[in-house]
Amino acid sequence: MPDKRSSGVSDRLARTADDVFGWSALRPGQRTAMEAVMRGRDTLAVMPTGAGKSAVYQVPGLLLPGPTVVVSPLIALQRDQIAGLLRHDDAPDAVAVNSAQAAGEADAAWDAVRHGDAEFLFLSPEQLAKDEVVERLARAAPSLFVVDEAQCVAAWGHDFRPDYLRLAQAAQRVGRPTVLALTATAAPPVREEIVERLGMDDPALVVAGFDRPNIALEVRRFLDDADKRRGVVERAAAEPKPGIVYTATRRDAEAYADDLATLGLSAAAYHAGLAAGERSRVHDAFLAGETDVVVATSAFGMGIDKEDVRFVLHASVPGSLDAYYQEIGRAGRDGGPALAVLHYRPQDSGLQRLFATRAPDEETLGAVAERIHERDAPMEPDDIRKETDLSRRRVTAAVNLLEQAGAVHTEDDGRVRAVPGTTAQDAAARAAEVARSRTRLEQSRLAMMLGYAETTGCRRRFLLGYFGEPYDAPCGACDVCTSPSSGDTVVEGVGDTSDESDLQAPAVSYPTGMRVRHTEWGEGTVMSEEGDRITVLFESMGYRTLSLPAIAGTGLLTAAPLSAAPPPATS
DNA sequence: CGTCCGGCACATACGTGCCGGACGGTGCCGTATT
Repeated sequence: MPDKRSSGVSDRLARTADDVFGWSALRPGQRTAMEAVMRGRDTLAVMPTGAGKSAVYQVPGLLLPGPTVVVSPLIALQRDQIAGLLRHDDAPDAVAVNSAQAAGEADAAWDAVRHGDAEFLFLSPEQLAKDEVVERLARAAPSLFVVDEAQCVAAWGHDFRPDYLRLAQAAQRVGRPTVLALTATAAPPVREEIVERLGMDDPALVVAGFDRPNIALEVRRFLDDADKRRGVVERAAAEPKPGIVYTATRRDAEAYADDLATLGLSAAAYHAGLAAGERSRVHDAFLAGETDVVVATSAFGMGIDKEDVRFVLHASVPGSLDAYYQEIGRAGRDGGPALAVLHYRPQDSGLQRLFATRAPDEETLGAVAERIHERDAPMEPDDIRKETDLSRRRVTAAVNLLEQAGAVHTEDDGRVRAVPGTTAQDAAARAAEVARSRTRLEQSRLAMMLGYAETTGCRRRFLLGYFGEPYDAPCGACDVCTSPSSGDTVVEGVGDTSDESDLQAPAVSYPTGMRVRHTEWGEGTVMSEEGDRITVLFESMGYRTLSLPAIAGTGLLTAAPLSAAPPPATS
């Protein structure tokens, strides 16, 4: 029940949004999230792009007393956000601190923050790994700690950019302001991981609907590589433009772009191996409507602010449905008809399987643990790097795993010490087990991606089920629902898709969201149901699909008491 | 895990095929060199 004070807050938010930014109305999700932040409550907002995610921190940031720090993964994204803020004459100044700045620029930015001239400070997670940055920020006493594109915590924190896993510590060190995490795409386990890794305290969860009904979904299955390539090129040529084609490798991005250009299309490749100038040229030409098709690796994505993308084709499977949904979500933001086609070849998942399987080896973990354990006093991460001759990234990744295994602890000043009673050898073994558990989860996420590609049911239902949103098929806008032989798809070659069970559905049902316990795999949550199969996310095993007739009457799967989902086992 | 590419054998076609090793994605940052 709204009391006087909260409606007062609501009025102030609405007035500020209108006066400063010219937004005459706030959407329900925006307002709910802003009000939670104003009350000082940690908040996770999962809202599709275009739903005004940035406003959720911009308006409260203005009303709360101290500066707002915004953690953002790309410097280019930080620039876009700052430019967006500066477009509003009445909005306060916004600055960034990063390695791309000229000498003196960072000092000017810090001065602006210290004197209250700049309300918003944009930083990468790597900046927050530096003592100097943390100390300066602590002195500025920020009131709000925003993590934008928060899916990066789960997607990148474990290997690629391990400083993402150290943000909770950074927030603590700067005075533990209210933490606000923002993302467009996050399945329930990803949400849980964001909350846990960012150390969020009893967070408010604001989730806007995931469905994008104007995006038609389609999967085309291939066995032969040449057939698939022809299919991708022909489709990209035939569909209304503009569009994006995603490939798994840089080489493929170049190859498909060449093929399309040969057909006379205006197409360009985009990947991280290109020179910076070429990258921004391709990006700008696409936004300006001068390039019809960009063929890209996953490097092309965040920060693409284009409404009228008509198709997103995938020439290979991505590693997870999270990544897939993020990428196809770039189509049809204007609400007009849009198309997402996955060109699926089972062999292509090999590369993703490789990506999912790589983790720090026990030797590396052992070397780092030994350095930490042989000392009595806490140790600077930089000294570990020097003594082990490992890169900063690998040291951070190893420390993260050792910390998750409960064998080392990071002090408030950023130094690392051994947890009493643990040995280096034991620590390495336990950290390796944490890494293996992580690998199992990654592999099960890939399995869900392949499940989408192979499903004989409504694809939208499968996709939304993965994101925890029940949906009544048929959707009428996926290849399964619109196929004349709907529900009776014949798949050539590989895979056992025959369903010989004529048995009636078993008496026990497992609705989406139900907590269950498996005798072998422990507790989990039912993520989706499809025909006589259900998919369960087990805390220790990741996603598993179970056949209801097979488990009926066995007692393998039982209802589990509702409880706060525990963090992944670390012992 | 799957694909590509160079090297080599075989063999006499200037080509084919097999084998083994390398490689595959995402961005910060800081340091060395022009």
